[in-house]
Amino acid sequence: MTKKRDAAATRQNIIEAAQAHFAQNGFDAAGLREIARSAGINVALVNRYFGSKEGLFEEAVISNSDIEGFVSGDKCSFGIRIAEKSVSKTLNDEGIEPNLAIIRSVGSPQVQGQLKEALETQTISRLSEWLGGEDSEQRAALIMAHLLGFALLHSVIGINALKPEHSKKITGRLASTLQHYVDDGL
Amino acid sequence: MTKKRDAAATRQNIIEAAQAHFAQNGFDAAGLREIARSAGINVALVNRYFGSKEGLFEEAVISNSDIEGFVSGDKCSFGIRIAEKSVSKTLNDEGIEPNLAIIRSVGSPQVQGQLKEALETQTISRLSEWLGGEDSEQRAALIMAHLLGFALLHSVIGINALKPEHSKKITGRLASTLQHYVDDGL
DNA sequence: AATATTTGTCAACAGCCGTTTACTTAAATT
DNA sequence: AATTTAAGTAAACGGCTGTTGACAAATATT
Repeated sequence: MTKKRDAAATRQNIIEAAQAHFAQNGFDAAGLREIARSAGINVALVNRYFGSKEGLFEEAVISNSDIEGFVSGDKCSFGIRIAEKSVSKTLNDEGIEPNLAIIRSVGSPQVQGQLKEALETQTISRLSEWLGGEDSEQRAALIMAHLLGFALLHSVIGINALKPEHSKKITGRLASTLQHYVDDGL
Repeated sequence: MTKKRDAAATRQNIIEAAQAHFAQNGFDAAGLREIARSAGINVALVNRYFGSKEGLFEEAVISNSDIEGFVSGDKCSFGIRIAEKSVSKTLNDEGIEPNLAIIRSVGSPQVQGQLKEALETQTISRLSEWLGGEDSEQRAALIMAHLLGFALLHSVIGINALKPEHSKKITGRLASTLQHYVDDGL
C-alpha cells in the first residue's frame, strides 16, 4: 500500500495543521514534528515547501489574517457585529483563528517583524480605510487593541468574568465601546 | 580576587535580570543562561534558589504584578491617569514592566495557569473591588483587556498610529473609554 | 519502454534547552 | 584552630529543536 502523491493537497494539509498548532501553542511552542504528524507527512517536507518555520508561519498565519469579515457590513452596526463574534468564541473551538496565533506568538522575537507587518500594514490599515474620518488609523488601532486584548483575556487566558453566562451585558458593553471609536471620527 | 558572597543580594540580582529578560523576550525565548549571565552568576544557582524556570517566573513576574498603582487615586480621574501612563511607555524603556512579560508569555503553555491566577485572582479581582457598582468584575476585565491590548500594539509591536507624536488625541480617546467603564456601573 | 523529474522518507547533524551531580571555596559555628 | 554549613562553579546529562543531505519511489516526459 502506497500513499497518493498530491503536492497541492499536501501543502494545504501542512498549512491547516500549522494554523491549528500555531493558534493553540504560539510560534515557539509549536513544533515542526508535531505539525508534520498532524498533517500526516514527514518533517522534511515542511522545509521543502516553505523554506523554514518562519516561512510556514508567514503563509499559515500572516497571509491568512483576513480583516475582510470585519469591514463587510454597514458602519452603524459594526460594534454589535464584531462584539458578538468576539464574545461567542469559547476556549474549546479555538481551532484556527488567526488572532489567537498572533496573540500567542507576540513573544517570539523571530516573528516580530512579520506580526508588525500583518497588523500595521494589513489589518489596521485596511480597517482605517473603511472607517474614514478623523485620525482613522488611530481609531482603527484602538479598536484592534481592544479586540486583541479581549481575545487575550477571553479566549487565551479564559477569564471567567468575560464569559457571557456570567453576565449577558458583556456583548453590549464591548459593542458600545467599539461603536464609539467608529463614530468618533465623523 | 574572589567574589563577595551574599545570598540575598544574589537572589535579588537574579530576579531583576529575570524581570528584564522575561519582559523583553517572554517566557520561552528567555534563556536561563542569559539571565544568569546578566545577573553575573552561574546557571545552577537559578535552580537552587527558585527550583525551576517556572519558579523563577512566579517570583519575578507573577508576584510582582502590582495593581496598586492603578487603584490609588480618585475614580473620576482614573481614565486620564492610566491612559497617560500607558501612552507614555515607549519601545525603549521597556525594562521590567510586568505587563510586558505577561503579554509576551501568553503563548507559553507552561505558565498559562500562573498567568490566569495573576490576572484573574489578583489584578482583575483587585480592580473590581476598587471599582464597585454593577458587574464590577466584568468592567474590570474589560478595562484590563483594553490596557493589555493597547500595550500589545503600542509597546510590543510598536504600531505607529498609537505613538503620541502622530496625534495627540490618543491619550484623550483612551482615557475617555476607560473612564466610561468606570462610570458605567454607578 | 527508458529517462527525467517530482514527491516523499529516513537518518543524522549541530545547537540549544532546563536540570542535576560532583566539586571547590568562602563564611559561620564550635 | 578545626569543623560544619552555606554559596558558588564547572561540566555533563538527556532531550528537544529546526534544518539538511542522501536515498527510494511514484509520476511525468520523451
